[in-house]
Amino acid sequence: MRYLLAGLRAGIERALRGAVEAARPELGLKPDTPVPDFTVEVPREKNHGDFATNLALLLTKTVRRPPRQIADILIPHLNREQMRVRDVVVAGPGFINFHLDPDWLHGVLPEIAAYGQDYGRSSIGGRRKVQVEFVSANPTGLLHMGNARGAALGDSIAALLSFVGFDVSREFYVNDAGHQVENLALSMEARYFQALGRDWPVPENGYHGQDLIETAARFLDQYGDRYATVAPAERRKALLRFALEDKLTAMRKTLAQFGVRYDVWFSEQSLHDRGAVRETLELLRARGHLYEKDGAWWFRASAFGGEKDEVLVRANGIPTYFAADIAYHKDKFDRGFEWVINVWGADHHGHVSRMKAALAALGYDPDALDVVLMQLVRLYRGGEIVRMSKRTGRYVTLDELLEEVGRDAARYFFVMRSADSHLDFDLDLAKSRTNENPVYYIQYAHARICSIFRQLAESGREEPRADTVDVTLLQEAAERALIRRLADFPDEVAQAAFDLAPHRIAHYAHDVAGFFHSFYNAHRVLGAGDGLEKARLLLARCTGVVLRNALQLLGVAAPERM
RNA sequence: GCGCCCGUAGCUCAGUGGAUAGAGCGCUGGCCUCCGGAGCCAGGUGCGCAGGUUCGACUCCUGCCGGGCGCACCA
Repeated sequence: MRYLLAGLRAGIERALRGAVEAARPELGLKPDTPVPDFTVEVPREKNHGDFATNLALLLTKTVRRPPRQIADILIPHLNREQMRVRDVVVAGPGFINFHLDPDWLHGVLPEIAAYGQDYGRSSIGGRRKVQVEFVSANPTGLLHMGNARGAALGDSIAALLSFVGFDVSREFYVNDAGHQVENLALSMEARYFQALGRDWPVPENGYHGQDLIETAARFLDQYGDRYATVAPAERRKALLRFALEDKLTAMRKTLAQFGVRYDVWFSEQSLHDRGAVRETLELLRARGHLYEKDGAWWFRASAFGGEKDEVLVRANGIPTYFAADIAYHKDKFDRGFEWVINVWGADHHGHVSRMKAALAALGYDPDALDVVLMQLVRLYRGGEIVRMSKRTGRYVTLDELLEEVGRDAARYFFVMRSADSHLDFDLDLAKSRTNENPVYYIQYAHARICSIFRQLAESGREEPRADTVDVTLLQEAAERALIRRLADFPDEVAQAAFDLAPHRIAHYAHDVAGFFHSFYNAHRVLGAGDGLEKARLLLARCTGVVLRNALQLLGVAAPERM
């Protein structure tokens, strides 16, 4: 499918290529000289037309003439049939500006109405398999703000990629192996004995969160004191098994409330169990990328762009987390994913180059892995930073956040900034039901639109079918501005998807809501007069569709009333 | 010390190498006998500093300054 705006741009691109070919002799361009990689973009300044190209500017290098002269040569060679433009002018340093026939906007609303909830969807992704791995929090506590931001970002990125035609899988990597689960077992053991009235402190480097006390209490409910007297190894194993299940269940539930569902929960332990870690190590060794030093096995990451070499097998024979992670990423590609995306906290950025190095060493394309690094979240309440400490177990959990501000505000706030920008999350703002709150501003626009149609129905009238509407009646500046912005949606989606940047959609939705509010405030819909009323109803309907589709990508509801 | 990210309006932030850098909040003043005032309209100050590449730099490169985060046989 190709949307109106994209079609117009493509036509101009084609006409420009044709013009260069036709003008080669005049320009003195040899037949084998390639056409430069020009852009056809929407100028910021309205006076500069609907599209502008830098083609003439780029041709100066090979043609060696002033750009405006080149533009003057090209323009007569443009095939007007291909472009549907009314006017083409040279401007500024040598831009070629295209002014479309303003009637092109008439096609936008019928198009949106026809696609409905699929408006903005495309097949650019070509069903290629993409995996988005996000959150992957340690199952040793509750989800915190960093996890929450990762969840919102990862889920929206996945939604965007799916919307543009990728075959997307959402995955959660469960770190159920290694040191930390041993710590979890020991911490659980302490809480278990404490619940039984014994003085048994949680280890210094254990998990001190309140939630483990509750987990231990549930364990006690189920098994009583029978594990108090068995061998420590057996006790810890049972406690660990229970705790992992308990934590994962809680995370699953919290994430579901946050609107996030996974296709795959992938166990790290399973990689060890089925020998995948060992196999990966063998493969690296066979390829000559490992060496032994001080009794440990090292990966020559520095030979593949890593910052330094890394230990994969400790002197005690136990593989490191990194070794398992290499096996995990190898497994991802072996499962057929062509594009693998990880959402990580910025504190893991050092991990990126060595992970890519490992992939290269194994013969995979490191560029097929993209890591979205997200910066920290700072919570503000009453203008003050909310201090948190994971070590002491005092931190605001995602459950508490959902309780306090609700899902919509939380989802929106986490994606409204670009991932690599620190996020100041103002709890008071997120809770406020005022115009200060951007998510309400957008939702309000949607609710308003729904209200119009409720009133229409109450007056016993039907919503007009798109093909019975005379859209040419929409000539007001506010109407045209809104329609123009609605036409951008497919492009915005594609851009946001390929940039892995859901914040673009957040801004876009806010923008659309703004255009709608302006329109609504300046003009009546109901009672505007027969033909005009129908046209404005269609405009309102289409705005609602775009807002809903955009919010859907962000995991934010589009309420019919508020 | 080395590496990565960030320095844009009073605050929080947008801005695929393009023409006159935007939005929200805050502040001031206006706007419905009418579809939801959780709305609309108007008002102004800014790309950390210095070089370089380019026809053109907030954007790319180098060096400083300032902030965050990494640099374990932790994960």
